Amino acid sequence: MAVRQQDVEPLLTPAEVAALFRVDPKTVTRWANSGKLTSIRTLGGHRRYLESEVRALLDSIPAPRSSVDGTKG
Amino acid sequence: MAVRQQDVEPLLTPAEVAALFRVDPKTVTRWANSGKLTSIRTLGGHRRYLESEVRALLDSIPAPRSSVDGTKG
DNA sequence: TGCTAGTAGGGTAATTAGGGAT
DNA sequence: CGTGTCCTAATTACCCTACTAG
Repeated sequence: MAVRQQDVEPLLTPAEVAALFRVDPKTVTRWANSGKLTSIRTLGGHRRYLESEVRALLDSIPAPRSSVDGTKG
Repeated sequence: MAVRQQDVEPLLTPAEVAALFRVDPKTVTRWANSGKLTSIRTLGGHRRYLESEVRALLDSIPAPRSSVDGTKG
């Protein structure tokens, strides 16, 4: 095997992204169609998403206040 | 004269192409059978793919601009 | 030659795309 | 407006076995 996997961009399937956001894969597709999410298409037309992109969006999660924090719901 | 390695077309194995597209090697084989991908066969019947061809297809990846970005097309 | 990993080939279930109505 | 769900067609993933690659 011609080892060469360094420049490979980690990709995620619609189902994986949907699981990360706790939404339906269809919703992820909508995000891609809206240009809100970068999507790569397979030769068959299926979409693949950049893990780095998704991770970055998930990083937008606000700081988890668990204790000392008068901010009650 | 020895064979000049630089004149050789870089080839990728089904597994490598599959990893680049985040699909199964069998799917890549389907693409080759469908004529969607240029495939070279080894003397044993195994397929090899042109790195340039695959790279070109992956080049379709747009830059994931999430926010502040003046380079708007 | 013997060995391990990858690949080819066929068949079937699961996932995905696209549109529509809520 | 955004999301989840239904339906149909297409694409993809996984199963197995035999052969190739190194």
